[in-house]
Amino acid sequence: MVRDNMKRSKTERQRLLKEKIEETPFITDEQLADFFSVSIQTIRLDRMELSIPELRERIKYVATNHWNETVKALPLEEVIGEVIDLELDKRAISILDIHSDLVFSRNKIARGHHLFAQANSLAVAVINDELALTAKADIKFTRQVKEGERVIAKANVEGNEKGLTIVKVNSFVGSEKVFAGTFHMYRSNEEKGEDNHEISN
Amino acid sequence: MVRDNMKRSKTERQRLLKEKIEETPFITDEQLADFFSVSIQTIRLDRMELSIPELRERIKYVATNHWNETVKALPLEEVIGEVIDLELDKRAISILDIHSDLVFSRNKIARGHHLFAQANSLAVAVINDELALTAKADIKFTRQVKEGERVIAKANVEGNEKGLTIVKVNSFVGSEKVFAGTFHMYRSNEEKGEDNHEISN
DNA sequence: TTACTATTAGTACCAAGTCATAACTATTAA
DNA sequence: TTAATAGTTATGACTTGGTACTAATAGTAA
Repeated sequence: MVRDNMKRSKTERQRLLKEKIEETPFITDEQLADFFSVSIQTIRLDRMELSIPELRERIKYVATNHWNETVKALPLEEVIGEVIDLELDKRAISILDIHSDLVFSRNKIARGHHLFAQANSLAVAVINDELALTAKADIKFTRQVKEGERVIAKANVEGNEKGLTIVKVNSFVGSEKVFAGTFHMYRSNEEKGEDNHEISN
Repeated sequence: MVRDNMKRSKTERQRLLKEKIEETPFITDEQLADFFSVSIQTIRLDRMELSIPELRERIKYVATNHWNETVKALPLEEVIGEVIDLELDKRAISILDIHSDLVFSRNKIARGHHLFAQANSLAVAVINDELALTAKADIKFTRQVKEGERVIAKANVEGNEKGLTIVKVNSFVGSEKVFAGTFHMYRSNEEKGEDNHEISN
C-alpha cells in the first residue's frame, strides 16, 4: 500500500527526480528533498542509484560544455553581432559590421535576414533563462544598410504578455534607425531571481 | 627594490592574475598561488581587490550565461534552402534541412533566424524584379523545429498594398506548420511582364 | 622612529557535498 | 507471531573551496 498521498513509488520518484534535475540542473539536494517531501538522504541515495552527480559537478558539466563550444565558436567574430553590453532581463547591445558576405552582390545592400539574425539573437541572449525561443516577431526594415556600415542593435526587455517576454530591438547605423522589431520570446521558467550578472565594457 | 626574481610588482601580478582567470576560469586559488609563487591569502586579497568572484561563482557564471552566446559561426551564406519550384510573382517553394549547424546545441531546436532566412530569401526570390527588399514582416513561429527535420517553405504572392508586394510564406515539417510570415516587399519598378521564367524540378 | 604597504599565517565558519554506520517503519514470507 | 526485507531517515566524521576576520612580519618611505 502506498504510505502517503503525495508519495508515489520509489521508482516513480526516481523517474521524476531525473526529469527534475534535467530540467533545472542547478538545484540542491535540499531543494529536491523539499520538493519530493523526503529527506535529503533519500535524495542522495536516489542520486547514487541513478548515478546523477552532485550539484557542483552538474554545474561544471554545463559550464565546460559551453565553454568548449564558445572556444570553438570564438572565431565567429561578427557573424550575428558581437555583444558589447548585457544586463540580463533588462537590455543588451550588439554590433554587426556589414561585410561583403552579408550583402546582395548586385547592389551591396545587406540581406534582411542578417539584420533579423542580429536582432533575434540579441533578443535570445538578453533573456535570463535556459531556454529562450522566438514565438512571434513583428519587424520593420526602415532603411537599407550597405556594405561597410556598422549596425548597432539595442534590445530592451519590455515586460511580459501572455507568458511571453516582450523584447524590443532597434538597430541603428549612426543615428539612423535601420531596423525595428518586437520579439515575443518564449522562455522555460520565468526569470531567475536577483542574480543578474552584468557585463559591460 | 624588487624582492624576488620571478615576482614582479603587485599590479603586474594582478594584471596577469586577471588574464589567467579569464583564460582558465576553472582554476582554484591554490593552483593560482602555486602559479604565481605567492600564498593563497595573497591570491585572495588580489581577487578581492579586483572583485573577481570565487571559483564556484565563476563556473556558475559560465554555465548560466555563456551558452547564450553560442552564436555559432555558421556560414549563413547562401544556404538558406534550396529552391525547387519557382514561378515569378506567383509562388515559390524551397527546402531546408535542419542540420546540426542550425540548431541550439543545448536542445537541438532550430534557431529562429534560419527559418526566417529561408522564408525571407524565398520572398525575395519570388519577386520578379531586379531589386527586392523586405520592408516589413509579420512572422510567427508556430512549432519548434528540431535537428534532422526538413522544412518546406511555400511562398505565395498575394498582391500589392501601398506600393509594396505582399508575399505570404508558410513553412511546414511534414504536414505541420512551423512558421508563417507575411512579407511586405519593396521593389524598384513594378514590372509584370509575361516573361516569367519558370523552374521546376 | 613611525607609518605604511605587501605579504603571510591562522582561526572560525559555511555550503554542499562524500562515506559509513545505525536505526526506524511498513510490508511480506516462514 | 516472528523474522526478514526494502525503503527511508538520522547521525557523525570528513572534504573542497571558499569567506571573514585578526594578527604577525618584512621592507620601504617620510
